Amino acid sequence: MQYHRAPATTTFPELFELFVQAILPQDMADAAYLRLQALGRYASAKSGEDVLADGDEDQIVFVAVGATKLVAHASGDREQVLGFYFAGDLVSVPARGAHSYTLCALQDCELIAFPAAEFFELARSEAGLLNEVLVRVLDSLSRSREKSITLGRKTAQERVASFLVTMAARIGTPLEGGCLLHLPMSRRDMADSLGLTIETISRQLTELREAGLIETSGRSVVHLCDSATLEARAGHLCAAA
Amino acid sequence: MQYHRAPATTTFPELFELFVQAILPQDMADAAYLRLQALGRYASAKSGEDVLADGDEDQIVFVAVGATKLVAHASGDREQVLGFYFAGDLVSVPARGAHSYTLCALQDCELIAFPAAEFFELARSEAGLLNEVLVRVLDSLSRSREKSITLGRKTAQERVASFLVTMAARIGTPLEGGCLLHLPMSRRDMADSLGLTIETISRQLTELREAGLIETSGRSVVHLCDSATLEARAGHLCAAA
DNA sequence: AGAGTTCATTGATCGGGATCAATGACCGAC
DNA sequence: GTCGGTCATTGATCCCGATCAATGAACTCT
Repeated sequence: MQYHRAPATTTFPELFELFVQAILPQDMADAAYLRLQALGRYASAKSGEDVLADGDEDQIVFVAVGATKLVAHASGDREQVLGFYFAGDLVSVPARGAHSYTLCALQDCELIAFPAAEFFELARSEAGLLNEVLVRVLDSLSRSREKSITLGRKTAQERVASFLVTMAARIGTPLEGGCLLHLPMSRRDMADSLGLTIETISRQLTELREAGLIETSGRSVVHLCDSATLEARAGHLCAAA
Repeated sequence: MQYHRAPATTTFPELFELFVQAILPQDMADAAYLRLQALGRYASAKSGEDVLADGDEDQIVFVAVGATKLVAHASGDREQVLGFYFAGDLVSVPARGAHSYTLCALQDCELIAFPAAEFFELARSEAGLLNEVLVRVLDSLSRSREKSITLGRKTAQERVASFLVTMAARIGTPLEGGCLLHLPMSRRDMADSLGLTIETISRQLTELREAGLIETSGRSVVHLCDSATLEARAGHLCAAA
C-alpha cells in the first residue's frame, strides 16, 4: 500500500500551477511569470531515484508532488540526510563544493528545478517572490539548526522521539488525541538523518512501543498515542532561567 | 594579549556606516535608508555577555565589531553552539520556540539588531537589500548543513580538523604556506560547537600536534602547518562516483 | 498464492568518546 | 613578580551506540 501516491501523469502547466499557488505572490507581473515558467526545468523521478545529481550550479527546486530527501555524501559510504522535503516545499540544492549533494525521491515525484542564480536575478524585480523565498529559506535554516541540536547533544532515544514529533507536525494526521504517521522513508533514511544506525533506530522504536507511547503497523505506519510524553522524551530545550 | 580588539568607543552613526558598507546596495533610496537606521537597535557587549537574550520575536543582527556565538540551550545544562559570527556577518536569531537561543559575545562586541518582521517589511521595497540578505541567509544555511554532516557522521578527529580548516578559511591569516589562526573561542565553545567534550577537543589537538599538522602557542593561537593533510583528515565528503 | 528479495528486528560483543579525577599552564590583578 | 582563579591537558574507567551476526517480517514479481 502506498500513500501520497503521485498522479499517473501530470502535465507541465499543471505542475507549474502548483508552484504558482504555493509560492508566487498574487500581484505577479505577467512577464516575470512567463520568464519564470520558461526558466523552470521539469523533472519526475521514481521512488529511490536521484532527482538531481550534484551539478555545477546551485538549484532551487520546488517539490510539486511526492517526497524527497536531501543527501550529503561522505567519504567511505557515509551519508548524511540533511532534510526531508514534501509536496509544496522549496529546497535549495547546493552545487558540489567541499561536499557533494543529491536530492533523492522517497516516492514517485514531480518537481520543478530552477538554476539559483537566474532565479534570484529574475526575482529581484519581484519583491513578493523574493520575500516568499527568503521566508522559506529561513524556515530551512531553522530546521537545519534544530537538526544540529539533535545531532550534537541528544541521546538516541531523544533523537527518535524528536524525529517522530517533528514528522507528525509536518505530515501527520490527527487521530484520537494522538497522531497518525505514514513514514515515506526507510529505517536507513531515518538513521542517516539522525546520525544513528538502523539497528539503534529499531531498538528505540521498540522501546517507545513498549513504553506505550507509540504503536506501529507494518514498516511505515506509526501511531503516536501520547504526544505529550513523547515530546518530553524528545529532550526539547527547556525554557531555562 | 587580545586580538580583534574592539575600538574603545564607536558612535552609532559609525556603526551604521559599517552596516551600510557591508550589506546595503549602492542605489538604496534615502527614505528606506533612514527608516532602516531608525529601526536598528544598537548594542554592545563585553566578552562573555549575552548580547541578545531569547526574545519574543525573531531578530536580524549585524555584527559590526567583535565575534559572537549563536547558542541553543538544552535541558540539563546541555548547550549547542549553532555557529560563530564575526565582524561583518549577519545573523538570524530566532525567537524562543521549541528551543531557546542566545547570541553571546566571544570578545567585546558592537552590533545592530533589527526586529526581523519589520526589517523584511522594509526590505520588500528594496530588492537589492532583500537579495543581499537572502544570499547571506543561504550562506548560513550552507554552513549549518556542513555542521549537520560534521555532527552526524564524523569522528572526533575529523570534527576538530574540519573545525580548524573552516575557521582558517574565515578568520585565518596566511603564513609560510600554512595558516595562522587566533581562536577567539574557548575549548568549551569548540566542544559545544562540535558535539564533543573539552577533554576530547584537547586530546585531538594533541594528536594533531604530534602528527606535525599543527603547532599551538598559548590557548588561542594555532598554526596550521600542513593544511592539505589537515583537510584530508577533515573527512570532507569525497567527489564520489 | 508462493518464491524470492529486501528491509526490520533482536541478540552478543566491541570501541570511541564521555565521565571522573588530578595535575599543570595560562592570564589577569595587585 | 607572585598570587589566585580559570582554563587546558593528561590519565583511568565506564557506557552508549556501533558493529557483527542471525532470524523474522513485509513487500514484489510472476
